[in-house]
Amino acid sequence: MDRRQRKSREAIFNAFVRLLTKRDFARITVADIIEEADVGRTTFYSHFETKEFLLKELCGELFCHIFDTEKDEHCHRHIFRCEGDDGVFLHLFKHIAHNDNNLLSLLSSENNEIFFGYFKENLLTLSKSQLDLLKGREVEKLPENFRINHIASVFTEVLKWWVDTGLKESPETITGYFYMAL
Amino acid sequence: MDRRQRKSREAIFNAFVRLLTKRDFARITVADIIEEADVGRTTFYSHFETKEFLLKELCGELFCHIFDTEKDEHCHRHIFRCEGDDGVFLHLFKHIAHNDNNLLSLLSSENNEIFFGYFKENLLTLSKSQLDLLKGREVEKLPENFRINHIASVFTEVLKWWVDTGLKESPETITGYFYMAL
DNA sequence: TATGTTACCGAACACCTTGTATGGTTTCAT
DNA sequence: ATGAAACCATACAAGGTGTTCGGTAACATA
Repeated sequence: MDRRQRKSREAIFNAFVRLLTKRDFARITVADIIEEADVGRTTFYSHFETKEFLLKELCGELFCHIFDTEKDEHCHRHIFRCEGDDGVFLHLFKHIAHNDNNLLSLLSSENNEIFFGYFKENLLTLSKSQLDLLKGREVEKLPENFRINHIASVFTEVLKWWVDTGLKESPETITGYFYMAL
Repeated sequence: MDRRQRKSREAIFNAFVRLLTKRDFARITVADIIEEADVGRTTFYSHFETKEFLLKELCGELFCHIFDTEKDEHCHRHIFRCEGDDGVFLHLFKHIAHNDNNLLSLLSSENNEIFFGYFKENLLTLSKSQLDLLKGREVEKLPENFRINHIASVFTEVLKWWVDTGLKESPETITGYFYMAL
């Protein structure tokens, strides 16, 4: 990709994230974005059809770096590779606590519902590989898609609670909370 | 309240709910609402500052009828009164399955996130009175606000799953799922 | 029945936001 | 050096927002 294109795209993404941490998505105009990104109006529309598409692409890039839904080289298959030492969920909590990819900022913002929604969606594939966590529990008899959904739900909601209450617990402690709540 | 006022207000609310079940909130204009409600533009703005406020008031009325957050005579304290026979949660599932107050329609619509958000919020006070459900479980040691949040979360997420998969289970069965998932 | 008040309506408005089109400039690759 | 591609500012039409205005219908009260 052309360097100019990359720079514009990056500038727009960064400006957009900065605005999303400050203001509700519905109250962000294209004029705001291009001013913050310091690019022309035409440039914006040559990259993105609308700001809704921009949001979608942002979430795509964001969660591609956290999870490994895409199998191409941009995505480092981080989560699945690092499974050995830490456990997947602790690893996720650590990532978030470090504010990697500004995810924490976005999950703490007025727009958190949008990003928690995407988060849970991406978590579903991961949950499928973690069904063993419910071994021996009563829920084991319930339908598989219910159990997958349950794991993703509990994780997302514990994470939401953790963020809302200001990350008072360590990643290790909150992982413990998650397992107890499951 | 003046009969004319009541009629206009009702017409606007009903039109708004009808539109919310069809279209995303962001894509609903004031012009759409007043056309569907068959009232004048001025009338709309004499009742509600913006459509955002209309949404807020709608949710207020909606969940006032389902839960009993308000203690005045409009609200019948339904949930707490009927505690005897059924159990609160089964009662809630039944209410929703019957599409009382069009809540099911709204929870099934494109705008479900908005209403599930309000739903969980209102559920928190109820959850506080149901902390005994976690007796004997490992989570009991965790902070109270975590446990309250956990009960409300699991209920909301089970409900979401139930609605998303098309209410295939009976209210009794899904209540069982909820208790097992807790 | 007469009277004042209140809610309603349509039309018009100034303003803002959106998405596109135009013409000219800079940056890139070759 | 040259053509292509990305950039910029400006302008535009279309549509949405929230307000104002003058006139009409419904109400409550005497």
